[in-house]
Amino acid sequence: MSESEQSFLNTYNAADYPIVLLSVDAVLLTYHEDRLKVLLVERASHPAIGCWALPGGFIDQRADNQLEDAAMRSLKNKTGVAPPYIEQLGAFGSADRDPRGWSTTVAYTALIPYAACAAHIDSVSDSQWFDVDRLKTLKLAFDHQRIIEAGIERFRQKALYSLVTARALAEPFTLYELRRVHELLIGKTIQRKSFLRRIESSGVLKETGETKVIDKGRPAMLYKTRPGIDDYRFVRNIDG
Amino acid sequence: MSESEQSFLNTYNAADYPIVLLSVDAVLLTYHEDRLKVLLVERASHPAIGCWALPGGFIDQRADNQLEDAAMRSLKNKTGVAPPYIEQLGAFGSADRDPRGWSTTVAYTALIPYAACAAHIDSVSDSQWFDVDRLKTLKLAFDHQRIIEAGIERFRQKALYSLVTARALAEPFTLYELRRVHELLIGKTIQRKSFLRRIESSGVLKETGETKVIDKGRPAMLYKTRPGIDDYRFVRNIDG
DNA sequence: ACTGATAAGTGTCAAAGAGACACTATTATT
DNA sequence: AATAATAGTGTCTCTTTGACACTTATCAGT
Repeated sequence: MSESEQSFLNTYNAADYPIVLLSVDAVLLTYHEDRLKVLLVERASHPAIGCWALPGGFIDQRADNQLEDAAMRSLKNKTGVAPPYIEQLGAFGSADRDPRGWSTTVAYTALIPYAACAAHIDSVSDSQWFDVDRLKTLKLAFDHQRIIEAGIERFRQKALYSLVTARALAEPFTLYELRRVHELLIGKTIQRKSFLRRIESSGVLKETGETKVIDKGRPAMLYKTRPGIDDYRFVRNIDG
Repeated sequence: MSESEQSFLNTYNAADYPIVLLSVDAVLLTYHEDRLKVLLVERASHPAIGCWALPGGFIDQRADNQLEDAAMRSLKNKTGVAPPYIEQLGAFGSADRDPRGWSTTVAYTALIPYAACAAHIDSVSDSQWFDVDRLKTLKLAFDHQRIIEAGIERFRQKALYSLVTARALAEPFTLYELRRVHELLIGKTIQRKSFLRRIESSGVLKETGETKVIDKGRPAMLYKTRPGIDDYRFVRNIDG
C-alpha cells in the first residue's frame, strides 16, 4: 500500500458519509405433508413488531467475515438451524422498504428437511413453518413477501433442470416425495417414468436397497443423495 | 403505523450502530473484433488510486430510489452509458475487500453494443474496454477481478439457453457475429445449423431482408432483435 | 466472362431424451 | 384368495440436437 493511500485511510471516517442500513435474511423452504413451507420468525422488536418475518439480522463486524457468515449466524441464532449449504438469492434495497431509512438486505435461500429444525421450533413459539400458499393471509414485515416469492421462483427454475430439490427431504426418501416437491414448485404433474429416467441418468441419487410402504400399495424404493447433487444440471428442462 | 413504533422511530438513529459500506458496481460486457470485452474506469481517488475498476459508486439517498437506480446513475456518470436493461449479479461483501472497512457491493451486469459508449470513451482516457482474457495482466481494484468472472459466468450460462447475447451487438447483426459471442462465452464451437434452428424456433430475432458481405464469401443475412428476447429460454441447452 | 476460393445457408440422417400410456409387481385389506 | 392401490417397467412416438455433406452467392485474379 502506498504512503498516500495510508494517509488517506488514517483520516477516513465512514461516519462522515451518509449512512445506509444493510441486513441479511434467509428464505428457508421445505416440504412437509404435501405442502411447501417457509420458515418465519415473529419480530420481537420495532419496527414491524409482532409481524412474521424472515430470519435475519445485521452484520456483526467482529463475528462475520463475509455476508454468508452473517446469514448463517443470524439463522442459527433465531431458528437453531444450520443448513449445510446456502445460496445467495439477491440484494433488495430501496429508500422505502424499511421505515428506519434507506435500507438493503442481502437474501440467502436454501432447502432443508422439515425435521432439521423441528426440535427448536417446538421449544419456542416465535419461529414456525408456514404454507407458502397461506402467506397472503399473513402480515409480513418489510418486503419479505416479495423476497419469499423470489426464493420460490429460484427453486421453481431449479426444479426444471436439477435435483437440488432433494435437499428439502430427510434421507432416505422415496421418488414419490421428490417428485411431489418438483410438482409443487412447477405447478404441473410430472410423468413418473420421465422423472425416474432423469434420476437414473443423473447419477446423483443412489438406492439404499431398502423399501418402505407409505400407506398402501407396493413398497417404494428409498434413495439417498450423492455428492454431486448441488451442481448437477440436466441439459434439457422437464416439462416447464 | 402504531404509536409505539412511531416513538421508536423518533428516537432511532442509524449512526448509533456500527457502520458498513455499501456500494454498487456494473460489469458491462461487449463483443468487438472477435473478443469479449469489459468496461473499466481508472480510479481517480483513494483507495486503489490509479487502478482499473468497475464503474460504480455509493448510494445517493436523494437521487436513488432503488439499488438499480444507483447502479444506472453511477454508470451514466462515469462512462456515459445508459444500457436499456441491467440485471443484478449479486452482492459481494466481506471484512477485507475494501481497506476502509467492512464493505459490500451490489454488482449489476449487462451486455451492450461496443459502439454504445464509443463516443464517450474516445473523449476521455479514464474509461476503456479491456479484453477479458487480458485481465490477469491488469491490476484491478478490490475484488473486481472476481466480480467480473461472476459476470462472465452468468452470461456463459445464459448463452447455453437464451439469446440475450444479442444485446452485445449493434443491430443489425449477422448470425456469424451472434454465434461467435456464444462460442467465446461457452468456449466451444457451435454447429451453424443447430444455431440457426434454435434462432428460427425461438422467434425472438427477425431478418431485416438486407444482407452484408463481411470480407469474402456469400453475403450474410442481417437480423434484429424482437421484444421477447430478454426472457426467452430454450428448454434444452446447446452443447455445453 | 470464367474459375477457384471462401463463407453463408440447407437437407438429411442418426442419437438422445421426453411425454404418453399401458402393463407388471408388490403390498394391505377384506 | 380376491381386490384395490400404488410402485416400477416396456415401449412407441415426437422433438431437438450434432454431424456433415451439399448448394448458393460473393470476391479476386486471370
